Amino acid sequence: MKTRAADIAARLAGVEDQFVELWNNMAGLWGISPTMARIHGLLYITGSALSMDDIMDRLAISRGNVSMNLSKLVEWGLVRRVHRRGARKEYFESLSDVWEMFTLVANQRKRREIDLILNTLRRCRDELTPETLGALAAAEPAQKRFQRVNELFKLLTLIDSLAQRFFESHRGLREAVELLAQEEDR
Amino acid sequence: MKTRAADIAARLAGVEDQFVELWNNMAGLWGISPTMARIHGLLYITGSALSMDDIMDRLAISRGNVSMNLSKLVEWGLVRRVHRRGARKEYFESLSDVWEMFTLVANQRKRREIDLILNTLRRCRDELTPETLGALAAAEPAQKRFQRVNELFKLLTLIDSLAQRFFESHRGLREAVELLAQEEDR
DNA sequence: TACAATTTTCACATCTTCCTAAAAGGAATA
DNA sequence: TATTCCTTTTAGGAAGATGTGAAAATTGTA
Repeated sequence: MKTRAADIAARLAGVEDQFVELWNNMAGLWGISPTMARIHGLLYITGSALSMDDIMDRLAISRGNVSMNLSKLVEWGLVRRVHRRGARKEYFESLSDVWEMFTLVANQRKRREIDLILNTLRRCRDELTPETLGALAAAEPAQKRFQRVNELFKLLTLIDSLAQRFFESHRGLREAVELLAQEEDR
Repeated sequence: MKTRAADIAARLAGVEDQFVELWNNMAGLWGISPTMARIHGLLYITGSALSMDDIMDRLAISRGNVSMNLSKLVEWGLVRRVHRRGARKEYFESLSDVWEMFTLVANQRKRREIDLILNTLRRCRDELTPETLGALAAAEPAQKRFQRVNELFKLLTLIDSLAQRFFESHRGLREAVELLAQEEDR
């Protein structure tokens, strides 16, 4: 009986490792560093509040590294600090709602990346208008460039405004997905 | 008059540089290398077919590097080779439709990343079922892990099937965006 | 076929990013 | 306030990703 319990524990650990490895590979997709992803993966899959030491041991990562990445995770809102009464150590716990996690990550990327892009595009576009460029804005090369920048700008603006609406909260995401899924059925 | 024309050319070059720099920064978002992105940026914004030498000169990148990255761009379908009659050199030209570009990139990422993820998740899930784990699968730790993996699996499966539908062609993307935009108006 | 023009490949160099270990900093207890 | 426990910061180093240049391969031309 004892061996069976130990066996189970080992198997669970195995699954957890696979999962952490998976998160590790997804890091690029989420736009976060692999270690940050692994830590979050561990917290998500175990579903419990872990201390820095727990994480260090489990993932073989140095203290400093764990500390830095946990701060970022907290900053992003994917993980929150948990204080246990009677204990000095801090513990950390992942969000459990996958929709919410998804929304948070999407929003971070939007703010950090999309908004910058839109500003630059706007600037590029303005430098190609007749006001800035004078009569020669009508010449073919300037026209073509203006069009291309503008196309992109329109697409990203559209996507951005949708994101604003649907990533505001994780309910928004749910709605959007359901809407599209419905459409698919038709 | 001559100076004005030169001035215009310089300004256009300036805008192009900004744009290339922007693309460079977007590389992470697209999941491609910065140089690959810059090359594509240049091809997109100029809207003309350029030779390897043109690109080398303009972006100050070595021949080998340009060659490798152009191959990838062609492989991805973002750029196509153009043969000019009477010239031995190959020229390269970017897709011009932003929707199509977007769709291509999204599909690449999906195939290269999402599909792998789904497989791993499926495997993890199967290792947590009563069939594999025996009676102890009912115990709290196994249950919790199963649930978490399963939540994720469901979400990603849903997103994946939508992607399949809507990223099949760039028309699909248009439809989806229009659908969501409509909804927004209500 | 030989030659010239062009592209691709690849070993090596460079750069960036990430990680570690150790020291400094901060908070709870006595 | 001193001590202990824990976390954060940081300087430097390792690992991985990217870029280079020149040789090899390929393609077109005479």
